[in-house]
Parts: sequence; structure tokens; C-alpha cells
Amino acid sequence: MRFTPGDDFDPARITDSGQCFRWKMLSEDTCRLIHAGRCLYAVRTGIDEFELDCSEEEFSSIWSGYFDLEEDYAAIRGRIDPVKDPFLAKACAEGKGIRILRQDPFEALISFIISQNRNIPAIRNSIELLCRMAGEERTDKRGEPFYTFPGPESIASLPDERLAACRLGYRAGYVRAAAVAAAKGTFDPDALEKKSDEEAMTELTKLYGVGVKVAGCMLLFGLHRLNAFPVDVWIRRAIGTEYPAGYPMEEYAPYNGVYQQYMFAYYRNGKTKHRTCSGGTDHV
DNA sequence: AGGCAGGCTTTTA
DNA sequence: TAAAAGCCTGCC
Repeated sequence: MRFTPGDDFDPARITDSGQCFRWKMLSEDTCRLIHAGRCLYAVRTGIDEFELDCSEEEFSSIWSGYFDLEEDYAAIRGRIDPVKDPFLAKACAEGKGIRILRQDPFEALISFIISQNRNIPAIRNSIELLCRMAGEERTDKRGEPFYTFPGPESIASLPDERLAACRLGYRAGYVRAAAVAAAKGTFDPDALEKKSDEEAMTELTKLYGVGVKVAGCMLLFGLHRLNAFPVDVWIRRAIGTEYPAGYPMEEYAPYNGVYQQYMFAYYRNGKTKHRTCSGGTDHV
């Protein structure tokens, strides 16, 4: 079907944003993404036009919600005054097209446990291995195989050597613990939907291997708490450099998480480009 | 009690 | 070789 999202939908930027790890740009125009046991191809056919290989029914029941199309990201970006906060205004402008996806809570939790102390290509690799190891093989509409994200039981029952083969390193025990807790029902990722940000944070950080940063990512990307503000090494640097007097958290509520995402993408890309061009780095 | 150093698997640049 | 969407443990 034909999809005309408006300005704020850019598969390349979302793929590169670090919030999801199962999107892939196959070419400049074609994006392949996996969610909810399905695989979708989004092919750009114009400035604001895509061809999606799904029906209208599937789009409205699955993808529309996943893409968070109800939210007005242009309005969220528009709240930033370019005179008062030129840095964030620039980050927002550069990140136009990024949305905060409504990911599956369990998948988001496991993904961000895996993410700790690693860069994005390495995270993608481990998640893909985990899906091949414990997920279900299916065929997309182009006849290519893909693997669903495994449920708690599948990961919980995976033999140690198979889990280790996902190259999780010391995180294997963390992934196992979360999967076992979810499989046994002592921890219910879906039940967090009803809890407050603070309650969800408290419950998440009780899990072995889940600290404030990973729990923050789970809140923002798995529970869609748009004000959750996970602080990683990039955000720490960005805030230290751009906001020496402090970041105006209250002023930007309740969308701090969205701004965090724009800042993350902008600062990380900017630094990466700068390094490869100039070769010079500023050590801390 | 609460803060801090060291260690941890593996990949990436 | 250092750094990477960090967290746990042990020491003070």
C-alpha cells in the first residue's frame, strides 16, 4: 500500500538512531524492518511517499501504532526556541524524521541489556544471532527468511553454549536472568505499562544486570515514556559540553526522552564525522 | 551508609 | 589499543 506519512518519518534516520536494532537499509530507498513477528519493506517512492508491502488492515492494526503516528513530532521539535537553545534546535532539525517507536517491552528490555558497553554494530550482531538461535524462522513477502524476536520461554530454555554463541559475553547471564524471570512470571514486562515511571524504574533496576541507564532505555523505547531520559556516554558528553550550567529538564518535560533521542543521534553522528575527517579528537 | 575502582566479553574503529 | 546506548562486586 501507499504511505504518505508527512515530514516526520525517515527510515534511514530511524535505522541509525540506536533505538531499534532490527531495521536495515538495503539500499538508499529500501528499508527492511522486523517487528511483532512480521517483516515489512518500506520503499521510498517520493519526497513524502512510501510503498509498504502490507495491506491497509495490517498497517492500521500493526504498523501505524508501532510508528507512533498519532504523535506530532513536528510540534515536539517546535517547542524548542532556536535563540534560547540553538544546540537542541539544531539537533532537532537534523533529527527530523526520527520517531520514538512503540516497541515490544520484552524485546526492548533484552535489546538494551545486550547494548551495555558496546557499540551499535556489535549490538545488532548479537540480537540477530539471538533471533536466529531462539526465534522462529519465517518468510517475508519477497521470499527471504527472517527470524522473530524470541519470547521469554525460548531464551530461558536456550542451552548455555547456544546463548554464549550469540557473543553476549558477560551479559549472557543478565539476558538469561531477565528471560527466566519473565518466563516464570516473577517479572512481567507488559504489566509495567500500568505503572508510573518511578515504579517501573524501581522494578526494572531490581533485575540482575539492569541499572538506571538500561531501565531508562526500557522506559523510553519499550514503555513509550516520552519523558524518560537515559544518560549514556554520548549524552553525558553532550550535556557536559553544551549545557555547562545544567540541562533544563523541567522546561522540556514531558518530552525529554524525545529530545534525548535527537541529541544522541546528532552528537554521535557529528562526532563520528568529525573524527573521520579531521582525525583530531578531544580526550576527556 | 554510600561512593569509587576494577573487572568483565567481544567488537569496532 | 582504546572505546563502546553499563553493571556488579568489593573495598573504604
